[in-house]
Amino acid sequence: MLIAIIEDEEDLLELLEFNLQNEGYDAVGFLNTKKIKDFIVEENPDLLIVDRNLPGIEGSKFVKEIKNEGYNMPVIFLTAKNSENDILEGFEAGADDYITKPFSMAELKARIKAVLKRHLKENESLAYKHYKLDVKNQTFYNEGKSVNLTKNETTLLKLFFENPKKIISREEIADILEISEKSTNVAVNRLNHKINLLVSVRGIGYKLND
Amino acid sequence: MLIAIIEDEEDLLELLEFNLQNEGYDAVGFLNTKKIKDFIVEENPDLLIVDRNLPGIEGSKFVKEIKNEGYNMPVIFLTAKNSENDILEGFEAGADDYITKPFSMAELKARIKAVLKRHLKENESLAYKHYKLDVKNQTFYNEGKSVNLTKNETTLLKLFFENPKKIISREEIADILEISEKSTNVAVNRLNHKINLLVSVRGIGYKLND
DNA sequence: AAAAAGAATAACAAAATGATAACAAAAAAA
DNA sequence: TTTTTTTGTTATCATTTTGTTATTCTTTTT
Repeated sequence: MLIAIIEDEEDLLELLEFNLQNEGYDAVGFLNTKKIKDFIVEENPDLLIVDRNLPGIEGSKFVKEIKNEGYNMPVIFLTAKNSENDILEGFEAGADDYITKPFSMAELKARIKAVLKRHLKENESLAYKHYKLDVKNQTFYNEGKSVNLTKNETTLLKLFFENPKKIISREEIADILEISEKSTNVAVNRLNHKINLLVSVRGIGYKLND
Repeated sequence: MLIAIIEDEEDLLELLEFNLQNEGYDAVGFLNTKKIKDFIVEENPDLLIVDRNLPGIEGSKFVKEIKNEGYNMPVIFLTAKNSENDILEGFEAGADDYITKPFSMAELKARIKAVLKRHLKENESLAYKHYKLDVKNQTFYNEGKSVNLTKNETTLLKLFFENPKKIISREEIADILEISEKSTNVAVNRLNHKINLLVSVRGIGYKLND
């Protein structure tokens, strides 16, 4: 697990690096945003810990930039700011969590673990009931039996596995797969032909059955 | 916005109630879980703030219970516990956020706002007595049991849920559904066939019964 | 009690929505 | 490249929903 930290207080930065490395993470610290961008591009870290008020640029602005470039690793903001607006802004910039100074190392570690776990669940192997979906390998498992899926089928099924119970609208599906709304039933149909798991909800969209 | 709080420290509970009411929320506090269940069933609050270590029952267990009964309001855990495992457990129980004591009111308010905003976007849910109507999913809930509704049925029921007590005239119904006034009783009838909730008021229209 | 008015129900056709098939273009594999 | 697979769209077919009208039932009025 690779964690990149941006924090302009040198003492705190070192403390963070030390603690997270002790915890078994690869933690790399940066005092400003100049070099971290290259680092992100090259190493694609699993998590960013970002100070909100950095010299030069707002932490939230920096995160927005990164996210806009297609990176979707989770972000934890770390900051002295704790006014309502600041925290809201943080969440809106795409923060997955937000910790206000002063904080305990135990809390930070816990939140890191929670955020990573949540994120991992969403992006690696997903499970629903006794079914499993290996996103990376585009493979669906049903009690040992495996079914190979195509790229689109995987993206689609992932959407449902991430939101079990929830009914996914045609619009949402069209959006995710970048197809017209009229084509969504075809996409669902093809997936259902391989694994019979999606059920249509008339007038709305589809959901996982059972 | 109705917020229910469970917290066994009386001083803190009062402080929370006071602050959130000042913020414009309807905040109702409870010292234990005995009465809050009834409150949730009857009032269907928009948010729960739950202390993790309550007398008698674990906060996370309580939340799991509630969620299993079909309630899906967001939950913020509020607790002195901040060890890694405790926080993880909290998130797993279905917490949308987790705040460790001591915390500032500003931070709590900000997190409430963020959680509510996120959730509002996702679900528009109306309630009347112990009935619930999930507009987006066109689903009606009666004590856990769910009934799927059609588009028109949802639009119609929504009209009544938004104006409980009020008698809705045939004209109004005809207008909303864009049908002739003579067809309104058919529309109502079809809905009543699924959920027996509307009662005719001779010469005027319909209202919710009880 | 009979007549009239209002509302519930049934029946039917039209409209809306969804499933499936067929085909061509794009992407991936050989 | 050529061949195969995947993917998006459109066309066709099946199902559900919906609006209307006709008929039956209930309530009110005379």
